[in-house]
Amino acid sequence: MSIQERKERERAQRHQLIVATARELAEAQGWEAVTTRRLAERIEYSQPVIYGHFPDGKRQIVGAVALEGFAELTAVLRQAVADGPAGRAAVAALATAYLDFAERNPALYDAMFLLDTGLLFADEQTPAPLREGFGTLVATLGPVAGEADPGAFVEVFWSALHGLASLTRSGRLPRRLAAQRLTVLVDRFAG
Amino acid sequence: MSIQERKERERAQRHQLIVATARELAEAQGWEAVTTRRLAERIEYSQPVIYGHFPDGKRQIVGAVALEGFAELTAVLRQAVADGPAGRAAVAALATAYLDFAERNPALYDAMFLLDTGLLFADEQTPAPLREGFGTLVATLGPVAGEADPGAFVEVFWSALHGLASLTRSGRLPRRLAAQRLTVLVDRFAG
DNA sequence: ACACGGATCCTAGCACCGCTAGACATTCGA
DNA sequence: TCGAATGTCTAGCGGTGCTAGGATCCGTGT
Repeated sequence: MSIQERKERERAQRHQLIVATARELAEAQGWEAVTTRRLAERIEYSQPVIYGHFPDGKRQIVGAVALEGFAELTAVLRQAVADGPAGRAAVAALATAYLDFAERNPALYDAMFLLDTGLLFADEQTPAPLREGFGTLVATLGPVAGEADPGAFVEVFWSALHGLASLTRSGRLPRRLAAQRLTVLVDRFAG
Repeated sequence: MSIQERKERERAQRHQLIVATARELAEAQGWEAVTTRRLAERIEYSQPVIYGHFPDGKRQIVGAVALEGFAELTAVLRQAVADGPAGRAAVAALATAYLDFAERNPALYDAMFLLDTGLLFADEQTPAPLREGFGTLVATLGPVAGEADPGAFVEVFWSALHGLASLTRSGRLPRRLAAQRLTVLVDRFAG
């Protein structure tokens, strides 16, 4: 029994090691630098070991990193509205927290919202960390939505945030005017 | 002289053939299927010929396709506001046209706004087709912006559209509620 | 008409990618 | 102690972007 347990523990550790290594590598050199070969070298195992943990390969690894990201983003958003702001203040707090998160964890953000992970959104099988993040937004922004359907309202707000984050990150929006854009965004969604 | 000209004409034709083939291939099988080998086979030349036209490789080809896209999107947007709608009608017309364009030309849209093309936005050297598209938005939406800076207003509006388009396309937003989201968006930016 | 020279194009190959079959070792249970 | 099962590695497949260097064609000047 105990031997079995030890093995499972070791296996879980290695699993986590792969995810952490992939994340570090992605954050340091971008996702295109995260190859199974490099990953294998870093964790000091051969390539097939990685496929023992992630049969679907790279895509699944990205998904595992993304899942960590959703948990962290949810925590960040909750923290941002922990003291219960309402109306305009709530919108501003969430927007700032979201964009800060994207700016500070670019590779993580890409895994969550840009890359193909096979993760399902707004579905029966959507993982819990993902649900909770969206739930936090809905709970906080519901009162701001007015007559609009809270779900649709939050989706549009999130889309705007994602648009700002991703276009800024890819150099398509100049960072220079980020503050003005934030003001416009908050005005639009808090009004 | 004439021989020189004929050669240049042929070269230009082949250049365009590469771009068109890349676009077709991307639209049919996605950008990951656009490889220099497949491209070479389709145009019935060897790989190095492609590099003769696009020294920077795939990235530059994607950029050329994207440029076509900006011209087409600009035309679509102008068409959408050709009869001079104002206020809410203008916002709705632009949003609908933009999202339709993204939905109908997914690979093209990716080239323009998702993939790495090396194209510069909001810069001295930004290509004309790109400027004009943004210009159309600014010209139409300026009056709607109210007190806000028209540039920032348009950037946020565009971000929201891009967020909706890209999250929908990657399966992160359910298509089911697209109409509701459009309503919310227009309400927010036309109010 | 012909040989030359430069432009043009292709063959072949590099290093790397994701992924996997099959050999090998190691460890467990009988 | 021995067979089986588990675990890991080596080696390799077909693919990628990209390029060096040789062959070939074609316009040009004699």
